[in-house]
Amino acid sequence: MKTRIPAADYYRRMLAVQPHALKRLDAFAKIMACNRGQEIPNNPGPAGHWYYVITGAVRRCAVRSDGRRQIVDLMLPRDFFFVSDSQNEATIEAIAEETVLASYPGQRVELIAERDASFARELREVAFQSLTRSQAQLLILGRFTALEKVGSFLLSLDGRASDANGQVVLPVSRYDIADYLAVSVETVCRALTDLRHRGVITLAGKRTVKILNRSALEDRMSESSMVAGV
Amino acid sequence: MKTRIPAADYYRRMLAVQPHALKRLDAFAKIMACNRGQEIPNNPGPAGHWYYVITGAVRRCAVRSDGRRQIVDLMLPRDFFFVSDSQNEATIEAIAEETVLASYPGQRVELIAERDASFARELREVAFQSLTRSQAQLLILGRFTALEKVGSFLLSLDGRASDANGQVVLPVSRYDIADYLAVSVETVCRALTDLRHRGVITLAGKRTVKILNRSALEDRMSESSMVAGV
DNA sequence: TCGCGTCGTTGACTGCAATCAATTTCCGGC
DNA sequence: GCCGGAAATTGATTGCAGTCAACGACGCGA
Repeated sequence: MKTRIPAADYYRRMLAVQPHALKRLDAFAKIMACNRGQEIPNNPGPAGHWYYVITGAVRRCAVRSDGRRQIVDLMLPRDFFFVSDSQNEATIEAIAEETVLASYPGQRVELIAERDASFARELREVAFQSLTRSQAQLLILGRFTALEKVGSFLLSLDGRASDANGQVVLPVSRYDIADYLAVSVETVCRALTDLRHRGVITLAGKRTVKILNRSALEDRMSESSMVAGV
Repeated sequence: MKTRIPAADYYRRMLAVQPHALKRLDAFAKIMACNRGQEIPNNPGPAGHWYYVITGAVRRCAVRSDGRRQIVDLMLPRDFFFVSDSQNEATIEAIAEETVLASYPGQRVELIAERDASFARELREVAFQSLTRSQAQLLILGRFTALEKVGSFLLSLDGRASDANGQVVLPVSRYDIADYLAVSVETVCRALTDLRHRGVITLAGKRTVKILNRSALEDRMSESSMVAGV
């Protein structure tokens, strides 16, 4: 819990929010540094809060009374997300050390949107992208086998968060992967081991995956046939 | 295929789009009558198309190469939805006879949003509601048992589409329910039979469900314990 | 340095739901 | 009415992934 996090100004320089018109937000950013497991409160004003992930990772998590969790959204650097109290009992938590967010009061955002139509349009696009991602995840949860789930997760990370060498650094624990894909931790492990034995990936440390045979991975996602031989 | 559908003007009178500012859309509504199974093309202009369901039901459906389907969104009367070509290979189809939609060209909608901030805000709210529903569905697909899935489906229909007597008229076939909940048709049947035997529901015809013991149903959704006795 | 706790991995067994198969019910057309 | 096909239901069996259990790896603090 003693990870030292650099000053807010350091991160403010990293803002450079992606879509053009949304850059107007930069001026109002309030930088938040969160430790692992820290909850982002949804205590906000009536208009909710917008957030932008600078570093780390954040989960939106639904918990059942028996303790079973489902991560319904996983936010990585350069993602926007919106939190309102109307959002049913989902909790929002930082899940990586050194998670840094920019936050924007919802009322302020509404005010800008009211005056700037292209800003409003980009907000709308953010919402639709979230919706599309969420619906893609519905297909994965509903109709993918455990192996396919893990494979598609690696591919999506490769698109969102791969380093220079084509290695994917898993931003989250096995437990979080399991809760995101709606399988057990053990199943995530077994799937990774399986892919490793087939020569599709290698593990460089627990948290770093190198994809050796991308097309094999992609094929498994579009087909659902699981040919034994690699 | 010969269901006779009344003239467009008949349905135009039923429009009365719910949110206040969105009523501006009524003037541009183009009424579409669809037969069962008919695909709503996503051929649209660059800005996509908005739709509003007047009667019937519509599904947004992702299909895998092996034929396994997942309904990622189910639209019922008084629902808005948006279709763009960027939306990955999802197909959109009417699934009830006499499905009637109002459609609005995306460019026209954008134009109104550009000039009318409260209209734009309501569009945004529609998008967030869709997102929230989709994320709730992620929890259901990921962490609910088959029985719980069917139970929560009945409850949500009861909220969205129940008639005067508290009876729920299923707007879709068992196959669609199965594809929506990511279970097999047989499992849907067994779950309904099970609930019937427990005295939680009765079936008045294949498509009409009466909920006898709502609290039993709700308890099963929040807990995940499945006590044998009713 | 040694514990201690969390994370990660592997194995053995179990259970829920998928699949395969057979029948019945419903509904529209002739 | 009768017939044909789709929808719905029930039963028997199989298989994938969950659960339970044990152990190894790693990091952190005393």
